[in-house]
Amino acid sequence: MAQDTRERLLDQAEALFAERGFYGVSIAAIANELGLTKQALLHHFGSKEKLYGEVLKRISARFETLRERVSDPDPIRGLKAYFLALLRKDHLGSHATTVLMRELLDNKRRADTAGTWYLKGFLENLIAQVKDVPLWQDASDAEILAFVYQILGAINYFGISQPTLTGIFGPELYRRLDANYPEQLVHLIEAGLAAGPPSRN
Amino acid sequence: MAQDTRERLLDQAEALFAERGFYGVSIAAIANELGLTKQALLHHFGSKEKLYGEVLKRISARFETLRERVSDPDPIRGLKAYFLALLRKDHLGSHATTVLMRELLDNKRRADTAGTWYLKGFLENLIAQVKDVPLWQDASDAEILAFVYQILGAINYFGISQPTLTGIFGPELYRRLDANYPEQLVHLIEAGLAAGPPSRN
DNA sequence: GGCATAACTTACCATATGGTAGGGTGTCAA
DNA sequence: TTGACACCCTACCATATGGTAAGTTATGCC
Repeated sequence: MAQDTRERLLDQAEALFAERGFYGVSIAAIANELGLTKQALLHHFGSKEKLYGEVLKRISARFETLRERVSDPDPIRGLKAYFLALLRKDHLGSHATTVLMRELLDNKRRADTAGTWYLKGFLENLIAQVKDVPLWQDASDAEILAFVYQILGAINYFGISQPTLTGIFGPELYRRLDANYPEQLVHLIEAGLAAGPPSRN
Repeated sequence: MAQDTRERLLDQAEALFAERGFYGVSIAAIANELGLTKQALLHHFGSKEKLYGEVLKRISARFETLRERVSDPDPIRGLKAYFLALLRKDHLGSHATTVLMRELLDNKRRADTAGTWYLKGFLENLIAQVKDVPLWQDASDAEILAFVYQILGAINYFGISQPTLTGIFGPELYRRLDANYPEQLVHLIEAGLAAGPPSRN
């Protein structure tokens, strides 16, 4: 039961941090959502910052399990599966993308204090996987990272834009867009991989 | 001079909203940066929300001037120039990307109140421009929007990741990455455009 | 000169916030 | 039975926040 409350607090914190950001949520709001007082939360996590840190740690752990689950001898198929899993947010939880995006925006200030880079292993793994693609074997790390980052951007930027896109173009177009996005993402990955690094031209 | 303070307040607000987000900045902090009290700011803008709204409005105005400045009879050249200008943040100011990214994350809640979609004209213009590319003439709006959004994601996600990327890979690799990114972005745009919409396969 | 108005200021306030201190209750091992 | 500890609560506090009220000073127009 104890472990249970802790986990439920983390779930709630993750959802609210995603929705409102670190400064937009009070620890009281998180605890109240479970019928607890903020002191219960402080008992479990010590401080708001530490709670936030644990939320990030839990997310990065999910990236690890994702990496283990999605593996393929064929690098191109592996990459596509990997990226698609990110897009669909399986294994990551529906709020992970948003929390990480906010962290990207905020960690400039927190950088000194936090020091931990939750995406490091994840990115290094992606780079290694691209290196296994024949056409990309001679590409520099910077080139590979740029390509990986382009795809990640295409995934995550879309992931946070649902409210805006429905607001602008209406729910119907968004529905079609959302339905087609995975296919079109694969399309772009294939085109990008097939084109090879710019240094080959 | 009056207009001057107003403008300087907007500049400062834009920078701080970008750095810390709406809830991370107090109006007092913004005003103090110019040696003023928060009441001076409230005098000019009425409320924090209104100030934020004016910051967004100013940014979206810069998108308009960008659209006018970067125009090309050849749609592909025009698109590349457009996207590159976004990447380099010319005409937009160095904090526009970040503010808009935060707005994407936050406007889910603010959507009801705000109601204005600052990126609408901008996105519609991009769609129209892609439609001028022969290979894409028969593509659906959803397909075109998806492609445009992929590129925008590749641009903006990278734009907010400098602290994280330098933290993970060191300043040297980031320097190379940053130097190569424009070229590689064009590379991806060309590959994506040349591949055509997925419906053609 | 008189006077409205812009451009600020100091005072003040209700509320929210993260965190401390200390108490109560249940569980479990010695 | 007793002591330790996990778990959670009420009470409290210093600080920060957005905003109101009312005053001051400068400017520019009649």
